[in-house]
Formats: sequence, structure tokens, C-alpha cells
Amino acid sequence: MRVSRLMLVTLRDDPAEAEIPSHRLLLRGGYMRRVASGVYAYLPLLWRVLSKISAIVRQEMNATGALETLLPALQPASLWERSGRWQGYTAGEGIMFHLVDRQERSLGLGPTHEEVITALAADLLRSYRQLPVSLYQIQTKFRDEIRPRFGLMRGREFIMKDAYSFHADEADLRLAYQRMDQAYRRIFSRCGLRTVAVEADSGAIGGSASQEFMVTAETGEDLILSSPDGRYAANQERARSLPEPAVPLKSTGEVVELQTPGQHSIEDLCAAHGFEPSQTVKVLILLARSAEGQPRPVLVSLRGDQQLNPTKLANAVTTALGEAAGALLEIEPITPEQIRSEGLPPWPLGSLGPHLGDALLAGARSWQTSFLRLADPTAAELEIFVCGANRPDTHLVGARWSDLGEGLPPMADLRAAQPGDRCFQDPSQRLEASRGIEVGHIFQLGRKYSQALEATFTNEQGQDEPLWMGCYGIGVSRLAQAAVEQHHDELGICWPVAIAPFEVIVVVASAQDSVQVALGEQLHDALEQVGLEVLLDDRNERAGVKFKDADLIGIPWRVVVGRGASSGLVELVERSSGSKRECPVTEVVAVVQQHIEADRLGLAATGNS
RNA sequence: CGGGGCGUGGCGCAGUUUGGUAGCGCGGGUGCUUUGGGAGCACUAGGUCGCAGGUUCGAAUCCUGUCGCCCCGACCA
Repeated sequence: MRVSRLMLVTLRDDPAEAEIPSHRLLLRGGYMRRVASGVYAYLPLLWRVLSKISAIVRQEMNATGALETLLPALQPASLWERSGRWQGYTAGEGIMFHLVDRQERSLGLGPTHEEVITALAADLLRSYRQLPVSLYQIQTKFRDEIRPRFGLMRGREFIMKDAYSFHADEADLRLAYQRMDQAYRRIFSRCGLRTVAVEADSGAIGGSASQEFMVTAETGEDLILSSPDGRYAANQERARSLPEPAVPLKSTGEVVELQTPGQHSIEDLCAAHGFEPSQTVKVLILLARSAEGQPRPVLVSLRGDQQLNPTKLANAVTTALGEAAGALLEIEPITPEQIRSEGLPPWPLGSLGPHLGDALLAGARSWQTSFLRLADPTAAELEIFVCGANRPDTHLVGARWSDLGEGLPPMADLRAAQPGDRCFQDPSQRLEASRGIEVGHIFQLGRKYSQALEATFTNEQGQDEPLWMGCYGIGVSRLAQAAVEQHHDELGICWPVAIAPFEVIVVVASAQDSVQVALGEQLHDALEQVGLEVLLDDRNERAGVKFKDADLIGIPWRVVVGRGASSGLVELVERSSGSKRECPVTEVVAVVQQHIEADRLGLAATGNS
């Protein structure tokens, strides 16, 4: 391919819209253009990258026995109503683009395909003899993100590989999950990406076990907590750790009331009276809105030195509310304005204790009139503690759960693990924080969707039962940008060979020099002849411009046909290391071929997986 | 959704406070020179200043509305 025919438009200045290196470089390098917020055109160079990633994904998926398919992006609301996700995905901060057609039917653009695939499975899979089956597709997905950003990292339209597996029993699902885990590791390694697999929350998709694959990068949006030995790694949403032991509270055995004017935070309270935060119980009041029924006030008790993990809370609340409530749409702190507009008297905010009574909710206009109470074990395990007295500017010192009116609430793990915490499985190690870009996520869904959509099969005993399901995603377009984030320098992109748009670029230093031009053409053809993907920079530009562009677009190997051309010498440059050497024309094809064929294996080539 | 900011040639920006003939750099075209790390000179094309109203003799600039985009936040009651 000739650069002069490539519609290559590179930018000298950084586009104003880009914040992180990968986003800037993809725009500057002429790989993509923004069409709307979170919506990008993939230009020819980027499409080659995406196609290469897709090809690797296909090979590895096919190798697991999965079947490629293509499902509709446009999906009827009725299907999503059957799984119970239509509300959650369209109301509140729902992320599904949805529309009404000319017949007044509601439709959505697929952010994921559990509903469609499960309905098909219900239709097609009837017997255990057909199982297991895995299907996958590589397709454009749509998500109306609250805040699209970082180019392809969080777009509203993006390319995703999603796979779904169907099994006769849970053990077989676990096997497929393990195979996918292995296939994912091979895919990322072959793409030349350093990744870490982390325990994850399964979020809106639902299901039990789930694991994310993170490309390690400083600018990643996800926080990973891991043990130094690498045996434990989890997304912050999911991470567990051992809390520091609480400092015991000295007590006279009696509950003492303490005047605490103006001391509304744990920090103020402790500073004023010499308490340790771990001696206190703090109370958070939130409102949970669900798809069905009235909003439910939630009262959370946490040890004062601990932080709430909102994901864990949302999961605990969902479980506690049960299926009748439908999807949890939102859970937010209750404000004084909300209390007022419910027609309730003011609450002693800042002096709340865990024994706050349901009487406060009597007469609420729209809320349910009892608290959903939850306590983190760190709070529940305190024998004696300091907490609010439920009267303004008053706290209790020496309180016990048994003395408080409401007793001990149900326990749930609600605390956020922090960097520096002792590791759950090995207290001698402490969690370290790092950042990552989520490029893959695998789930054991179980029977959630098959039950909702009545996707059953007949087992060996002749009885019908719901299919066991797994689902497995890879953000293909995000992966492309994550690769840039992990592989670039101040000059531009340094693509791993396996996903580079071209493997080698032949730069003719002077397009005026007929010897150089002829040799450049000859080398281009010879390199293609041995099966390499070759770009020939034949533009009538100064050499410097062509070198800058070659560095920017990040072709892994560069052959410079220049001064030495007449004496049979060219220069060979490796993009990632910058190393250069003179090479006789007669040898250069073989040398380049040897390097590239080795590098096509990705990280396996360097043993660095 | 809350807060902040920005919309001026293809890209990056100045000009807006204090209203008075729309500018700079890069990029594009032509010519000459140059030719191994984003060249030099000359000429040239290209913008009803996001859009719609309004104020004014006169609006990129002031006012109102609207659309688009970017950044921060949306657990610590």
C-alpha cells in the first residue's frame, strides 16, 4: 500500500478534545475522527487494526468451539420486559438508546444481547443432547453513557465481541468459564497487551462469578487492588480486605450522653473529644428507588473509620428488597429537602444513631415507612461504641447494640477496601493500588435469564429445566485504544506487531532520487512477496516529514531507502526501541521477515505473558 | 443531573473586558529554491465568528433564547 493513496491526514497539533495520550495519538495519527459525542468514525488505518484484533478474537473463540453469529442491534422492548431489564436500562440513568417506531412499538439499540440470545436458545435448544453450545458475535453496541470520554475508551457506539454459552449443569458452565478465561489470556497476550485478571462485580448483567481483564495503564478508569505477590487482584468495587482492628473504647459500663454542638462529622467529633474513628458507628441514610413499588429509605451502619462501597451496598439492597421490587434504579443519600417534601419533621442529621426509629417515617408521602437496615461487620462487631443519639448535637458514648432500641441490623459486607489494607487471604501482605482499562469481562450468569425468558431444555431424566448460561465480552475498539495507551512514546504510537495496521513501512527519503524510488518500490514488492503487510511512503515530502509520520502512526519496522541506496545499503529501524542499523539490501527482506514473524505471536514472542 | 468552560477558515488559537472594514500559526493550491527528523521565499484560495431573535447608525464583541462540545463531580448526612 502506498501512503500517497492512503488518505492519511495527520495533525501536527494536539486536538483540543483529547485528554489522554492514546486519544490524542489516534486523532493526530489519522486513525479516527469524532462524529458526535462518544461516536467515532474508524478510518482505514484503524479499521485494519480493528480487523486484526477481530481476527485474533475469532481464531481463539473458534478454537474453544464457539460458533460465530450476528444478532440484531435493534431489539424489541418486549424482550427486555420479559427479562425485567427494560426499566433498569431505559429509566433513571439507564444506558439503552430507545425509540418508538411508526407502529408505536418500543425498541432499543442493544447494549448487550442476553435477551436476544436467550430467546433464541429457548427456541432452538430443546435437549441436553444439543449442549453445551457457545455462540459469539463481533458487533457494534450502543450505550448512552452518562459521560462519554477518552475517545474509544468510553464511547456511546463501540465494537464488542460478546459470547454466550449454554449448559446442562453448573459444572459444565464452570468448565466453559475456565476455557474462556484461558482463551482471553491468549487473546490479550497475542495482541501484545499486558493484562491482569481481577475479581469483579457482575453489575447490571447479573450472575455469580465474574472476572475482568484489565490492561494496566496509568490513565485507566478502574482502580485495581492487588496483593504484592499477584495471587489476589480485584476491582475496587469488589475488593475485600481485612480492616484494622478497632481501638477498644474505655467504658464505665454506662451509656453517657455527650453534647456535641456543631460536630456533624466523625472527624469533628473525634477531634473534639479524643475518640478514634474506629470507636464510632456512623449512620448513612439513603433512598433506594426500584422499578416497582415505593422508594425505600435505607439506614446503613458503618464503623467510623470505614468507607462505604456503593456497589456492595447496591448489591446488598437489591438482595434485601427481593424480586418483587424489580431492578434497583438508584440509591442516593437523603437530603433535608427530600425529608421536608415528604412532609416529615426535620431529622437530627449529623447526630444520627443506628437506633433511629421507623416512627420518623410515619406519614411520609411517597416513601415506605420503615427503614431497610444494614450494618457492615466492622460496625456490628463493636461491643461498645460512640454513635449519634438521634437528638440534635448529642452523641452517646459507651453504646451497645443490645441497649439500642433497634438491636443489631442484618450484616452485609459494605466497606470499601483501601490500598494499604491487609489482604484477606494473607494478612502479612497489604493491598496495592494500580489502574487499569477493562477490556474483557467474563460471567457465570447461571439461570437468571433462562428462567426469566423460559429457556428450558429436557434433561436426561426427561424433565424440563432452565439452561445454565455464561457470557463473555471483549471491547474490541476499546482494546485497540488501550493498546495505544500501553504502547506509545513521545513521538507516537508503537503498535505491537500482531495488531499494527501495517507491519513494515518503506520510507523513500527522497522521492526525487530515481535510484531510491526504484529501490523503494522493489523492496516494497519483495517484502509483500514474503507475506508481510507493507506500506510504502512514496510521498513527495521531505524525509523529516515522512519520519515523523512513520513514528506517529507507529508502524513497528521501518526500512529507510536513502543515501546508501546507490551502494546497496538501507537503514532498518525498530519503532519500539528506536534502534537503527545499516543493512545490505540483499539481506533486509529476510531480516525484517524474521523479526516480524516472531513478533506476530504477541507477548508469547518475548515470554512476557 | 449539578458545577465549570468553550464554540471565530481543515487543525490549534488571538480578538469579546471598553461595539467601529476578522487576524496569527499550522494545514491546502501555484511557482522557485531546498531535500535524512514536521524547510525557505513569493503569490493564492478559504470564515455571513454554532444557530435564532433583540439592542444599536453599526454586533465576533452587549442582551435573551437555543443547539453542540469539553472538563470536574455525582458514597461520608
